[in-house]
Amino acid sequence: MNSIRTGEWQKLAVSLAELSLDTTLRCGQSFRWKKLNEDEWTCSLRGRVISLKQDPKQDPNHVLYKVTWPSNSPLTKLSSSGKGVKVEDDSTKDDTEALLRHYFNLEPNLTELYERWSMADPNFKKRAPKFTGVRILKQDAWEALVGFICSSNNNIARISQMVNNLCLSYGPLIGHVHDQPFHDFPTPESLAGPEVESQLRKLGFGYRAKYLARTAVIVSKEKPENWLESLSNTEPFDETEWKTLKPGGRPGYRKSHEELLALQGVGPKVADCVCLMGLGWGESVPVDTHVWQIAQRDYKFGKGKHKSLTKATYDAIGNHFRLLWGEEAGWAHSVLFAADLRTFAIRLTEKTEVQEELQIKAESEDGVIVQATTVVKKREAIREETIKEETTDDLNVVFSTTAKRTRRR
DNA sequence: CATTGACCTGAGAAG
DNA sequence: GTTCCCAGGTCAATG
Repeated sequence: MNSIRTGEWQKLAVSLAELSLDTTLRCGQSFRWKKLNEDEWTCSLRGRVISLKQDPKQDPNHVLYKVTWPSNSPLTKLSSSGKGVKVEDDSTKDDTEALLRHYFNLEPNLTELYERWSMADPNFKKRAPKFTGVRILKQDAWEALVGFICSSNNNIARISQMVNNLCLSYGPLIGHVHDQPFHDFPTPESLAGPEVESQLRKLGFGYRAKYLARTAVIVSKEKPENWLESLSNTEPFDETEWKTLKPGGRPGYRKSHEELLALQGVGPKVADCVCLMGLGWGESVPVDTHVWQIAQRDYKFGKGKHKSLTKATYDAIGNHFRLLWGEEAGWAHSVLFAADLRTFAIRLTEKTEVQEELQIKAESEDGVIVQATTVVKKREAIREETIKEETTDDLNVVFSTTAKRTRRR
């Protein structure tokens, strides 16, 4: 049955500092990559299945990739109409390397960007070292749109589950890798049918079923052909322009953001996610609960005019970060976002477990505080570990934030 | 404009 | 074993 063609492992020259697969693929940008065989990241991309490996100890300067084509694929090269990307070796008949360079957005020099952000922002400098190699992906805009519509009031694990169900039900099968079926991502047209909403509800999408169904109709039937893609940033990456950026971002970004808001289930945060990770607008800064917490904890938001996360506060936060970090503010933002994820909390605690336990034990002697606050205290301890050099003012912000959380319980 | 409550669901913590 | 809470927000109705 297995007549699919599978290639051998090939090398993609990119260092660990420029791309960390583990961090980039687990930080909630894309919801489809699966970790199989312990260390293989696998996902379908443009009609093929791609597997990736990265071994920091063995070879920190390459990512290994392997392609699995469906059996009926003509494997015609698109390179004749491509834009001058030449592959030197025998893989000229395969555009996968070019696809990977595009998907992982490898042109910007991430090491230089980290240095620049660290120079401009002490807080970034403090938190970034444990989260190097976080890149903003250039995903398919439609996939990003669907994924982030699913993200509202939801968690990454369930979003991944929902997107997976979506592909299984509506995306064409490409083939199996490690006994797992891989389907392409469904097109807007395939989600525009009249039964889609009820089907999606059965698949566990909840109230987002209607958002997706209606958005699919709008994109596939009411908007002109290629409307979504036309919102993409086409300017070449230019690292010298970072200081000339207006606080609100470029006109093209603002227009794209505004147009996306007209869709169902798309508010400012989802629109920014699509702008950043699907349309290539690097200055886009999605402000979610994590970023809002970060803005309060480390950048003095949360009081005065910006006490709550209103639309005005949302814009002010984005403007602040664009001013601070420049044209790729969204890239820097995602580094701090990753550092805030529970998924990666272990990185912040590895050398401090004993201290944490002592601290918790001391707290429990109060008697009244009980277990309900134990988790909070532990998380607080995690935070403190990485910010011990911070000013007292900032530490006070941490404590007050924590206190609020405790009261809510 | 800012505030408020409803909205699906399933994994994990709490009791 | 059950109950409860929460997670990358958005929308619609009110001050």
